[in-house]
Amino acid sequence: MSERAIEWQEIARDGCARTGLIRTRRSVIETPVFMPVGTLGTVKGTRFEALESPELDARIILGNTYHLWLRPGAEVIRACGGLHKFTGWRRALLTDSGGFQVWSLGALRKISEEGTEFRSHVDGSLRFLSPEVSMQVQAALGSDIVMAFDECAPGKATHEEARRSLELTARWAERSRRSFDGLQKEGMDTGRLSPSGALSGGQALFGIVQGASYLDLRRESLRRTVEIGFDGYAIGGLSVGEEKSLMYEVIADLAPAMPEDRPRYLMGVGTPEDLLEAVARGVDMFDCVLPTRNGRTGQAFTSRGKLNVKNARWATDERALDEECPCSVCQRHSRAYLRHLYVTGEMLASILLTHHNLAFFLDTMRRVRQAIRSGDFTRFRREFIERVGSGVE
RNA sequence: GCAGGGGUGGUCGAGUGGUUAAUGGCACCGGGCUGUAAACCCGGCGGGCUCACGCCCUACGUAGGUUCAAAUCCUACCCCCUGCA
Repeated sequence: MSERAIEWQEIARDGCARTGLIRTRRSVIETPVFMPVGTLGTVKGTRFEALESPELDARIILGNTYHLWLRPGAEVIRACGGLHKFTGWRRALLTDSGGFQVWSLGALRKISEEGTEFRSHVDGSLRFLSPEVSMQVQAALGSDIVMAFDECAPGKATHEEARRSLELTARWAERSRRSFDGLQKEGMDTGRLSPSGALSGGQALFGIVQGASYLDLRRESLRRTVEIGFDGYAIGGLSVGEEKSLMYEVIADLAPAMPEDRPRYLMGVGTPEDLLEAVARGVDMFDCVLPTRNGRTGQAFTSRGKLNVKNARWATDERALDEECPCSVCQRHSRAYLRHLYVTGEMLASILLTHHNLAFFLDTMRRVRQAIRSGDFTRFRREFIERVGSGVE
């Protein structure tokens, strides 16, 4: 195929950190980018209008194959014209393959060569997810970026376990690739657009590197994944229980070794500090539930670190969550009010905290891109980490 | 006035002679959350001392009493609720 589903273009570089553009069939994404997680076709606690507003300006969000496959089901979404049409989200969508659920559903699943047998967490029914099924579901969803179906090993996996897992992931990657290509050819992608410029209008497929915390296995996994050939490459299986220093070490070793002409995506990470550390090591894309989940559960991310909105000490505090944050929540509401909303169980608490957290994450990435462009990233990173570590108060 | 029921820790409410500082729920306080089984989960919650094992004090309306031992039994008193006058 001469036409590509997405295009990656580097704009500037500062050390290993790089800023650039990903052109997808639906939007142009400036990187490094943070992608809010919208598992079930909604970024919990927020509206698309807010995500699209200049204040947040999220260019791409996630959806999850496993969850949408259980409910409402791939055929419902296909019948509704794909996930974009179904939800009304018009910008880019990346769908996770269900691979992560292979790990996170622990006791509810059984892995075999063929795929993974899940006990549905919704109704207990037995479901079987494989590379082929995952690709079929993701074609029905019509996301712009499809993830290969992988197996994520636990952070403390032994070398032997990690090797077994990586090899299974590699075989699943080949099957994902083959199945994906077949579905593209058959026109099963509900999100297809007509070719435009250099873009094919089809879905992009990303491969996932595994190998736990073992650098030799990571390198091998990368080599085998690149051999198969993907539109982008992801680092999976981090932040799953391993030491943070180990995570940074793996990224430092792996990211610069990943193909330069493709986006590099660190899956499921992370805290604001994690994002900067990973950008510094050459990563372009991130997703994480932290801003939305922690927002819903009473924790704000600020330029001075985490702030627990529930704490009694804010009961009469008139200051904004983050006094330096330009977001609409910080411009209008006090810690005292937000605490009151949270403590009384008002849904607005979750909505406002989610908004602020997303604003903080997305704005941080904007500033990261700016810093890289101006060759100032090293200083930006040092000062950011210092301030975040200084503590709220 | 008579008859019956009842007064338990911030609150509601278990417990009716012996590991009971007293089950639970709520409230309150604190912590956690990293490709979302999560608007969720965990912990603390009479006071004092100790790094800690632990020790001491004060508590089941009030005051007495019985008993080795009482929130639990007895007596008196105070208060609340229901019914009858």
